[in-house]
Parts: sequence; C-alpha cells; structure tokens
Amino acid sequence: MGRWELPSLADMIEDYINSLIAEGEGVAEIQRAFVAEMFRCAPSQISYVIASRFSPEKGFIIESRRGGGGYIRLIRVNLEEEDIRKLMKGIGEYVSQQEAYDYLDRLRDEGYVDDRTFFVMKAALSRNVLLMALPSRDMIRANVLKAMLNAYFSHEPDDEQGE
Amino acid sequence: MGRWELPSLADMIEDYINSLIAEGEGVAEIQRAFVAEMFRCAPSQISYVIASRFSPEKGFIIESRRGGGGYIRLIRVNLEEEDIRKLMKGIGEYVSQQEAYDYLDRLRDEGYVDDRTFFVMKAALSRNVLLMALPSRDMIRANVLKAMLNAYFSHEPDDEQGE
DNA sequence: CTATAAAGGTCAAGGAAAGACAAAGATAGA
DNA sequence: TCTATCTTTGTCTTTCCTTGACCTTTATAG
Repeated sequence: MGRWELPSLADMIEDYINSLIAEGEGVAEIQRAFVAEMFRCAPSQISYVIASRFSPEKGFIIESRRGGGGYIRLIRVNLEEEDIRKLMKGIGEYVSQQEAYDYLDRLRDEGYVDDRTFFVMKAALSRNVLLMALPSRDMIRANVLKAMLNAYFSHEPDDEQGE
Repeated sequence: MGRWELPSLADMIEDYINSLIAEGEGVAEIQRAFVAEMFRCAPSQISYVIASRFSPEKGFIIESRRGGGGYIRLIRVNLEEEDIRKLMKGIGEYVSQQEAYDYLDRLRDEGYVDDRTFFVMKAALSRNVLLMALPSRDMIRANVLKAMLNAYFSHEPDDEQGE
C-alpha cells in the first residue's frame, strides 16, 4: 500500500482548465454546462473552481456571456515590472494566509521571485509561525509581506553563486 | 524505554510515516482520517505524532489542506551543514531584533545566505514590522526566524522542488 | 416586439477533512 | 510515593468541497 491519492473533483477540474489554458497559450474558453457534464457535476461546481483557482488575485481575467452560445473565457495575465508596484500597493492592511500565498504563487509563477525566496516568504507568513489571535495576525502578516517584498525588489540578486 | 515493552502507538505511527517518507524520497502525503482508521485511533492522534515527531525543529515542513480531498504533506528537510543545524538549535524561544540581526550577519558573513535573502529576512524581523508589544514580539520573531531559515536551507538555489 | 429557451451568476445548506485544545491515562524519574 | 512529561482520546472549530434552488442576461423564433 502507499498510493491512495484521491484528488478532489475541484482539483481535477482545475487541472483540466489549466491544460486548456496551456493549449490556448494563455486563453481558454469553456461552456460551463458542457464541462459540468464532462465531470458529471453541478454547473455551479465549475463556477466554484473558477472563483477559487482562477481569480483575479491569481492572475486571471474572466469574461463571460449568458444566453444562447454563452461562454466563460479565462485569460492568464502576465505581470509587467510596472505592475509589481501596483500589486504591492494593492496589498491591504490585513492579509489572510491564503491571500498572501496567492500573491506569492503568482509572483513565483511569473518568475519575479525565485523558488527559494518563495519558500522563505511562505514560511514567514504561515499561521503556524505568526502565533497570535486574529485580527492582529492578519495585520502583522500584511506588514511582513510588504516588508519582505520591498526588500526583495530593492536588492539585486547577487551573482556570487555563479549561475 | 526497554525493548521488552511494546512500542507505543505513536511510535508505530511514526515508523509508518517514516517508511512513507523514505518511499517517497523525502515527501509523503497522507490522509489523516485514513491513517487513523489504519491504526484504529482518533484522528487527532495522527496530528499528535506529526506535531511531536515531524516538527520543523526536527527538520520537516508540513503542508495541509482541509475539506474534501484534504491531505497532510510532510517534507523532510535536508540540512547539509551540521553547523547550521546547531546554530538553529541555539536560537531560543525569544529573540530580540539585535540577536536576530546578529544571527543573520553571521550567516551572511560565512556565506550561508545570499545578500538578497539576508535583506528579506532582516525586513521580516524588524520591530517596525512586527508591530506588537513585548514579549510577544520576541517570541514571534523567533518563530519567523526559525521558519525562514528552515525553509531556506531546505531548498536548493535555482532548483525546482516542492509541489 | 414579445415570449421562450438557453445559457451563466449567486447563494445558502450540508458534508468532508484537518486543526485546536482540553482532559484523562500511562510512564518514567526523583 | 509524587510529579512532570508523554500519550491517547474526545469535542468543538475552521476550512474547503459539492450540490441544488433560484435569479439574471442573452439569443432567437414567431
């Protein structure tokens, strides 16, 4: 025994949509009812997956149209250097762990922070590390996140390690 | 404990998880309820084993997700340098800003952390960021420092690892 | 122009799984 | 013994997933 990985339906739908986006080089267009039929689930399940995994915070633009011939279009948006400042400005005064991780995921995916730093920041923002009651915890987390990103983007990578 | 006695349930679960980690070459993913069922114990027993034997201090990173399809992922950290492990063990439960900066200075001087990460960590540990009263602040700072160092030394530079 | 059908949107309820924590039981040491 | 620490369980909380009922928008047939 040893492999009993039982991915949730939402995970499978996420993978499917990701493959569509990859195939379409950043753009995918789906029909909610059709995909729901594919996975034999409620149509709103598709809405849930999109809301929880392809949100604007995660770097996607969602367009849709109802009625006959309706669709949902997902567009993966790339961060430009300029936008990093905007993203940082957009970080509120209180940040949940999930929100913080979303920011970091995105920055890593877009190649703005390296893997190692990604894990370092993630560690510092964990609720298991910031051991205190809400809402102070979310406030401190926001501070730490901003301070770390600020420090990161105001220091060039050192080429000491010879890469 | 003498060897004529039965190992405790916690010990058996520990062995089982260790075998999974060995099998997965450093990574294991379990479902708490499932393992609890295997050993016929309360699910929280699994949490106890993880907390007491696979803690970050012992060199593991724990990730988890609740809800349907939930899981607990254990990642064994390979701290190559014995010195670093000793240094990290030496970090107490409360760490002042000066102490934290001293640790970081030393790690940077010895070439264990790169400049950029040095500044990122320093930012996260500043008393201007950890806005709270003593002694909680020094406690949180200790947590953050340990977590960041742990994450840093468990990920190779410029290397894809992790989910 | 209107009625109808064909989409997607919203939301709340219920279920599933891990987390937190306290209390009780077991064990080892002084 | 007595006490501190480690184990084990049980209960309640939080987070995430899934569905279903109802609503709004859009296309199109008549």
